[in-house]
Amino acid sequence: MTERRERVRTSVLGATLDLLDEVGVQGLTFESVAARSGVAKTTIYRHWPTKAQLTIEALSVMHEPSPTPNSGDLRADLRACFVAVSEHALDDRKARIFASVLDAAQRDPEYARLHAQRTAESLQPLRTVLELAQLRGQLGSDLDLDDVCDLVIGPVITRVLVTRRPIDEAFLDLLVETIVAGLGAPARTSA
Amino acid sequence: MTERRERVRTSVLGATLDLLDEVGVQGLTFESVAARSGVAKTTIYRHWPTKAQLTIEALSVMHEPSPTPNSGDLRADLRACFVAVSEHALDDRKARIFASVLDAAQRDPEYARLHAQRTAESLQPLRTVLELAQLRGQLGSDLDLDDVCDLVIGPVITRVLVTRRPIDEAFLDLLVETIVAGLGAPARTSA
DNA sequence: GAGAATCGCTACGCTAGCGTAGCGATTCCT
DNA sequence: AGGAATCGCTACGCTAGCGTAGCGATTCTC
Repeated sequence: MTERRERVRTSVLGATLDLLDEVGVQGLTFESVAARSGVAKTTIYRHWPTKAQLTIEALSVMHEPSPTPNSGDLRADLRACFVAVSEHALDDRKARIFASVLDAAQRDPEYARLHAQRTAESLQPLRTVLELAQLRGQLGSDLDLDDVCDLVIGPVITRVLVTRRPIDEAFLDLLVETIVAGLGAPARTSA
Repeated sequence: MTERRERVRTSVLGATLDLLDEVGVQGLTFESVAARSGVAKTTIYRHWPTKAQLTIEALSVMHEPSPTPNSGDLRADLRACFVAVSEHALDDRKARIFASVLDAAQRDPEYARLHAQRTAESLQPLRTVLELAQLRGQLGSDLDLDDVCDLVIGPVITRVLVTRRPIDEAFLDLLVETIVAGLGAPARTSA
């Protein structure tokens, strides 16, 4: 069952994630991954010829899709999405890694693609929740869901990444109620 | 008038900003700054003994405070803040640099302080706009303005940094109207 | 204009990390 | 069991970047 291969893969990708957390994408080196994982540097090169390949595979291992809430209650579903993003997609460790990938994505197209893909995947549940709400008529059918998506997830991402303050109940309440009240009532006048 | 000193300072900090844009905080080296600026490496060391000092001073040069809009019209003032953030505080170049500082801030306390300070300064106009709106009664007096601040600027920051899609009129409309409608009407029920 | 400060330049020695070659040892597959 | 694949290890040569010393040349200051 090629246990050896699996052991190598697990050790190396695990060490890579640790180091991505500690030193970021730019600070990651083959030497440090070898030292941390206990796997010989040459072996690592054999499996992952470039740092980008190693990083990308490690990140794909880290990624675990979260379920899509569908209670029918928009408030509850939104709240579930926010909690999922802040607790699973962007916990402390992942937030640090995310920041580093975000930095790399600004300059390297390869990381930009990776980042775009992972972001889209993480936001898929929210996206679906919004689509269903739109079908139910709880959201204006004229709304651009991409825009809405940025609008509702922006505060959470910013909170985790930029402000680095805890996402507590008060903030979630404020966010959910503002979104629902602001988007639900089609009181758009001065547009 | 110590013209020489000024020339050194300008060249070095300018080159530093260029390189921060191109290669980020971690990729910045004294050697590259020396080569780009035309100033001898030894001279750079004499002025800025550590990379952090050099980076911080360069960033402080880049920072220019934006005016605080105060037309009395909350919609217009918010809109002005968003445009200011997206066009001045976070144009393409500054967004790349910001991403890099954000990454560095996740691990190095020195950069974390710098980042917190710069962020607070950039958001000061918005903060003031919100405070005035609260005094005028256009915003609930029970609202935590820090939370509100994250709520309203989050979408803009995310759009610039994460989604990297243009902030067009449609998005600004959506954002402003949602905020005003959601925060203005105190229809908070299920909290 | 003279002394003091600053700058440019070369030349160091040192380390981290790169990416590869070679080869014995281990493990896999059947 | 035995050939094939994989892994660990050492040892390379090479480059980029570090941070400093020394000293002539330029520039500032008074």
